Amino acid sequence: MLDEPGNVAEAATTTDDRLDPDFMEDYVLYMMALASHHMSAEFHAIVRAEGLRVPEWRILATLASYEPQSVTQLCEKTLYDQPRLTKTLHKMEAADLVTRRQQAHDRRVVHATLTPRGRAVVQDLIALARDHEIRALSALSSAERRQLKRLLRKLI
Amino acid sequence: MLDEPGNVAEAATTTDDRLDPDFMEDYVLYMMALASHHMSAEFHAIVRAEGLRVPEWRILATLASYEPQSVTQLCEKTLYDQPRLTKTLHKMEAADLVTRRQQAHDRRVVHATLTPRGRAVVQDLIALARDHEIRALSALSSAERRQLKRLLRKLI
DNA sequence: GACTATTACATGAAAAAGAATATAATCAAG
DNA sequence: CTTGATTATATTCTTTTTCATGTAATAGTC
Repeated sequence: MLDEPGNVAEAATTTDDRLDPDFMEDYVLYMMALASHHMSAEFHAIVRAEGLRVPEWRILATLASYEPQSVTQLCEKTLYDQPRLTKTLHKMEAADLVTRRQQAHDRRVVHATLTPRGRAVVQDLIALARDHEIRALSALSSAERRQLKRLLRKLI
Repeated sequence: MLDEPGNVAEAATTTDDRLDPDFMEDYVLYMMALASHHMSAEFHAIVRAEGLRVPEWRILATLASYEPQSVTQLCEKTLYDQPRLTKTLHKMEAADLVTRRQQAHDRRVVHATLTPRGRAVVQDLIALARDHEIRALSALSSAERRQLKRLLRKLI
């Protein structure tokens, strides 16, 4: 595709004909995504340095707070869809991070719990997450941090 | 994997041994991701109803504000990595949404611009995005909306 | 209690994303 | 200019994700 002679710009004929120059600057969904991404990206590097993928970390962290959880419940908390959860949990079981147990009272349901190894891993990461959170929010005063949490809760 | 008789929970022996019950409730990165997801999910449904994928919408919206952009610049704005941008732009060119032009002053660089069709599509979607944003933020007062934007800008 | 509907999870094929690397153009130094 | 380093984009190969569908268990209805 690089050899398209007809498609080479000949000169800087660019007049500023941007369609909607202000849209992105002020679009809250984009600002949220940006802020969320910037804060998360740093921590995700830490997660991968620990040998986990991000979805695995999210599942572990969710279990640390809400264990035990069915696949469906984990979908709701982690925001991942069901096939993805099922497959990731299978891999995590193989990696000795979680245990899956079919429930006797309703045998369609499978609960996931942390293994000892899963617990150890997530406990480490939660400590790192708390450290990182403090750094990530250091641009804000403590009043602003409270404000931010309050606003986010209202939006959820 | 369903037929694992040794792995069926016999009774509700669950004592509450959650590892860190409060972590998720108060972890700002998770709250941001949740809020961002909840707000975006509704709009992403609109995007797909228009026949676009979310990354395509983000690229179009970015071009609407910052056109023309090189691949590298689009990576920075959209938060996607370079191979992904390259591939998505190729598909979008095939779909007559953008034009790619190698730059004469530096032939390594490829600029993307909106086609007339791309402009029409993104213009529609920006209108829908603005409508949706108003609804998505309706839980907040206008003072709170300003606060939120201010805080997000500080975090970016 | 058989019959249909619904729920919960699993799976398979196709598409997309990610990591590593390749190519091509420019730059910088001598 | 020629060589080596750097930059911008493309491509390849592998892994993940997605979409649609399958299967098994339970719930509801007549």
